[in-house]
Amino acid sequence: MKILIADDDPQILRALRITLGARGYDIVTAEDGAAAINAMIEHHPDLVMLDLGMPRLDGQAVIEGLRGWSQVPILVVSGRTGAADKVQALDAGADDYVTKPFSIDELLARIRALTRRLATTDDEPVVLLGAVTVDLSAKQVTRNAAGVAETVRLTPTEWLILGVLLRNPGKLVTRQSLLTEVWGPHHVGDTGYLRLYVGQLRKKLEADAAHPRYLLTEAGMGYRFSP
Amino acid sequence: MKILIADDDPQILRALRITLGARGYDIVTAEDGAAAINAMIEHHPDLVMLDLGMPRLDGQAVIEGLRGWSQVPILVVSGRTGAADKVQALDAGADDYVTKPFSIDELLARIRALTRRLATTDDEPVVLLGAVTVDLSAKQVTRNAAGVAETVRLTPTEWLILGVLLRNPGKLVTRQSLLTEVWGPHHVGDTGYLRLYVGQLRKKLEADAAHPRYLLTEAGMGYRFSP
DNA sequence: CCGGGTCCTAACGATTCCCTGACGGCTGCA
DNA sequence: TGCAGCCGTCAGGGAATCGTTAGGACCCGG
Repeated sequence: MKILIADDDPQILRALRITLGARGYDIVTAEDGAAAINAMIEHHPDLVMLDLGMPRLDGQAVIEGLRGWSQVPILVVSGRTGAADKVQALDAGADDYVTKPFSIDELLARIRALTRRLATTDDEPVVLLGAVTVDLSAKQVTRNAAGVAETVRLTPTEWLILGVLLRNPGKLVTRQSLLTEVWGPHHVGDTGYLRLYVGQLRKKLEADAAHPRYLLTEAGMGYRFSP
Repeated sequence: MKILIADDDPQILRALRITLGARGYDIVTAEDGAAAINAMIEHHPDLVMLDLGMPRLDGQAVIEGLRGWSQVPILVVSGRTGAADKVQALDAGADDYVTKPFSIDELLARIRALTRRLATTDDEPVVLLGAVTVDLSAKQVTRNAAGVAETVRLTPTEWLILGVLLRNPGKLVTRQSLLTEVWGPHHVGDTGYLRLYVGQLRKKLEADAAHPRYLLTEAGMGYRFSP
């Protein structure tokens, strides 16, 4: 479980990194709003903790920016206690709002509450593609060739693409949504690398990469995982 | 949007019913834990607001009971401000925790935040055309021929035309409106390709393309989807 | 400094899609 | 009967998209 913490106070960042790290979370930090957006694109965390008063890009703007292309749970941690601030942040797309100073136990409980739905609704532990089994949560692929189990290695980008496709079985996934979910919102036209990675995935997963059975392409629209 | 409010204080119940009712929510109330469970079974609300200190069945027990069989969002509204209480409720399955006294604006914002995810599930209907099923949101067409499901592929332009027709069941769709919705507003008069694509759609969807049953043509006017 | 791995760019045939033009069938009317 | 619209179909060329290969930029652990 990866958490992105964005706060302009290095002390708070350090304390949270230690506290949450001890609970088994992977921690990524950012010291301003722009860095938070970049970290989001780079690390794809499962949850974002945001301070509101940050330089370069205000927390409020970060929420609005993220919500344009990501559904990641957002937990605002702010010193502003006014109802108007809370309403503004929540309506912009934040999922919860905690005021400083906060109880660390309560914060942890709210993190668990926010991530619980992902953990339970995203329970697609293992997907079968013919002789290949894909375990999304364990990030492991094994191919069963002639009775011999053999592990296949995927790169991080390949995992991201495969994850989006496998989480929408049977549904068409637009090139555009694939690009924004993997590379962030600032990719409009160029599709060169997407074709490349899909080709590599087919080489690793399909029995016959030239005639794919599971990772289908819909010309002019996008790709589809056919279970 | 239906909300179940469980609180043992009739005054609070009345105030919340009026306030939330004015915002357009349907309100169901319960004055103790057991009644809350019963109301949940009877009314299937979209959100539950729970007080912790209730007679007959404590709010904590209600959360645990509900979570055994329902994923409904639970918002705890309690006078207990201790971190231990919050942790206990959140870990039992509550999604948010607000302490009394609360700002009504903040409460409303948190309700919107909790119900937002449900609302964004796009539900474009699945349309049945005899042995062919069309899923507009998944962009998928399957033909059920002699018990064997077979997928039919449509091109982007075919999807656009079919979408316009299927979203207006029974209604006549003018050639002109079809042209503008698919090719933009700068197409007047020319209808050659429209006939072509409708013909291809019939070939892929109709049992007998020469005598269409669903994609009907109105001479001189346009086309009509007859469900 | 050097390999290994990942990410991305650039270019090429090959495939698919879109649109044009032409032809034949049907209906209504002079 | 001939003619004029309108509709459905077929074939083909141009354009966009797709799959693939090759190679450079970058990071990182020997």
